[in-house]
Amino acid sequence: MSSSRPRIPEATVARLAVYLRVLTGLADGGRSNVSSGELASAAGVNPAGLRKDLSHLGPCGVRGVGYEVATLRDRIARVLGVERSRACVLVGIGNLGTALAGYAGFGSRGFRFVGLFDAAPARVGQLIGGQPVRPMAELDEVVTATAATIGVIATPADVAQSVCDRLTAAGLRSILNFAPVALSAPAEVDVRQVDLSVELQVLAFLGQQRGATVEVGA
Amino acid sequence: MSSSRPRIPEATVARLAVYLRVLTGLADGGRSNVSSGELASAAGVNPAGLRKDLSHLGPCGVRGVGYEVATLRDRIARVLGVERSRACVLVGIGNLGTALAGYAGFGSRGFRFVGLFDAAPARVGQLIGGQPVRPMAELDEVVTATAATIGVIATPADVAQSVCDRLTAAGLRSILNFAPVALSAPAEVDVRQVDLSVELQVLAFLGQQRGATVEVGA
DNA sequence: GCGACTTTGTTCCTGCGTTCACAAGCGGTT
DNA sequence: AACCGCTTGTGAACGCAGGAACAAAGTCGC
Repeated sequence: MSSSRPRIPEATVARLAVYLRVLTGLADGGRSNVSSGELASAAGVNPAGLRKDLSHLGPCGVRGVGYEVATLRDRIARVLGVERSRACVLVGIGNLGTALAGYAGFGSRGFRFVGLFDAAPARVGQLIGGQPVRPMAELDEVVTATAATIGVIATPADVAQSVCDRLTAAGLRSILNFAPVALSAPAEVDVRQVDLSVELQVLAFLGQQRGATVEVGA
Repeated sequence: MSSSRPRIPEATVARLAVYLRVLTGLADGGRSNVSSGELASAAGVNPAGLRKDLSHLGPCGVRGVGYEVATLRDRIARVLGVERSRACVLVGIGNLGTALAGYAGFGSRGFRFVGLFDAAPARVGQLIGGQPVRPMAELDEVVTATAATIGVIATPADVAQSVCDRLTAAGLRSILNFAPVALSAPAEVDVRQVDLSVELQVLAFLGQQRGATVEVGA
């Protein structure tokens, strides 16, 4: 049953996804072998940390030689579950939603959008990447028909919570939220938050702090 | 000179941005007072952690009462540097770039895009949010004219590094990269990486791990 | 066949982030 | 004016992630 996989830290999982991307690029370029140092610099991490990350999936390199690109790629892909294609639904086909629906990076990583939804009647019926935008009323139907497990929210903030409620009611267990609000959901539902403006604000703060020591004010 | 601000942890800065957003919403809703518990649940964090975050900017609450919404909002805004409007340039006006350029959340947080750039001649001249897309040749000119300090990369991965080089050469010190590649830049340049597909992959892994214990394979 | 070099896998350690728990302080009430 | 309840702010402990150094192992050269 549960084999030699106690648990992989979340931070490691995020980096494994990066390694997988780099390895895929190397394999397409014809490379058959990599060292941890080279792979680490391509991924932007520390070589020792990379080896520690890889150690979570058991020994998969050859000492004195390095890692076989194709083997390691398949190994990581299997652990991350990229092999099985995952059905996702996307709610909110605005600028960001359209960008997400058309982002090629998802398709090549085992994710396929099986339903694009929007509440605005004007958007319903539009074709995005060859797929029609559906009305929210069809949500449950599509989720059950396609066995989708992941929902992506790209709506305005004020409707995100109600969309989240509908997604959980439809049976989805994983939700990725791009709306700038904290969502409340049942404990068995994983909610991950991505706030684009927060990243920009952290960057601005670091720049301001390094650029000049400003006084905190009276 | 350096007043009572030794340094604020990066994780705290990211959360301060979230608190600022929540507080702005509360102020618009007419609220004048909040407790740490309420603010924490609205932001999706632990109350004690919130208070510790706030302690980095000195005492700013009243014991037994809570925090004054407007005062705390202004305090955080000043620390994060939201008061001064920051000029940003955006390179790569594809689906994602268009979404970023039109995202209202940036403007209300002190960020304004002063230049939209794309290498494709077909895109140059298009109006995005009332602003024309410019050719890459005008990059240095716009950066120096507007004193922009932040660059956002939303290009395909294969040109991201060269765009990064041009941005640093133009004098930008902070770069936010949405392209799925690790960028190399001089040490004095802050580079932050946002990979949308990584978030989705972590979510899928967590769901797979919890949903069923899958064997690691032979 | 043996030695030395290269590279992985692991272990230790340091530092940070998070959480819990308590003391201090302020407002309201009697 | 004094007491009581509520909330903040801070101190300490726990757990985790990151980095560096070391040992194991396999290959190449002689």
